[in-house]
Amino acid sequence: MAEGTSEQQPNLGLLCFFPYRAMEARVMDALAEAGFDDITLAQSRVFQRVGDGSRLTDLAAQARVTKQTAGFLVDRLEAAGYVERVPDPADARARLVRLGERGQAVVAVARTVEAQVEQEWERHLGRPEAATLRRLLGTLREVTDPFR
Amino acid sequence: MAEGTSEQQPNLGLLCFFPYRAMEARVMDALAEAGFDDITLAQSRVFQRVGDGSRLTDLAAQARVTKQTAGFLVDRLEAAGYVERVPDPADARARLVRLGERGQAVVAVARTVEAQVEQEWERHLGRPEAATLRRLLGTLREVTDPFR
DNA sequence: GCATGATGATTCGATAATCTGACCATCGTC
DNA sequence: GACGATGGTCAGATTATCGAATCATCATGC
Repeated sequence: MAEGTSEQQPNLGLLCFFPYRAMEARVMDALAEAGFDDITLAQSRVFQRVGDGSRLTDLAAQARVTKQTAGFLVDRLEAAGYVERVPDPADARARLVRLGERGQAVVAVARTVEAQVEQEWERHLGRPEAATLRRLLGTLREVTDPFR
Repeated sequence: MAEGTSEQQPNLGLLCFFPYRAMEARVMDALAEAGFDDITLAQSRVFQRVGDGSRLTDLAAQARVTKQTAGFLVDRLEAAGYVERVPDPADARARLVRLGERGQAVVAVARTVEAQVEQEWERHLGRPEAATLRRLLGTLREVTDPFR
């Protein structure tokens, strides 16, 4: 897992880290700028995966943390109004996590920045190359994302 | 930053998350398997960047944590024998972090698994496609990695 | 040479995040 | 209806993380 200074070519996994982390940082900066400065990085990693109605277990699995940790983070997100929990009509055990009012505003900001950063990357790579990258990452996802 | 369930195409940053995290998980599993079960994920993220002699500040910047946090993690790594700190001959303020004996064994294991996973990915993508992916990620790194 | 700001690192204290283990309620199945 | 599986929570301990302050050394300008 270590890369010596003499290492010329990092492994593909690490190579993926740079864009991932760069995007994340850009979004977090934009959120702080927009006044959403109470959301933490760990919280955002769960929040990012909240859909129309997500189960805690799924959020945990996708964010690669335990369900206890995910529960802890959702508690915070809920207290801050970013998400809300509603009972799952299909399963009395479960509660569905969905966006709260404040959360929708966050998504709007995030989407904007994401599109902006993608444009920057596209300019750097070239349009067809960017499309290729997206396609290849999509293919790679098939064997690296256990969840869908 | 959020991806609804209806979202078909995640942004490029998130798309990079899957391989990154998958590789990380595979390496961590292999390390635990090999008896290095006391190294934590956070520690590994700093350890991974230790070269022949790395400054704490650089490690912190690359791992995207504060220098205090990096210092804390290096303390643990050092106590476990994974790294050691030596004075920097060129700067009396600094100490260089380098691999300890145990750390070299870890690197050996990590490298092996990394190569193995990369082969798997290459099989899935196809050899020329994998090369393209590597090239594009390398290009993207130019604008997403502030450190080299 | 020597002030002065910058840099590398550490200490301190507070808070956030994370895991294990245990537990409870509900679901599905047989 | 019993029984293993699943979704969540609670409790506790440990780890990670940050901000603020401090200290020593470096580098620059004079």
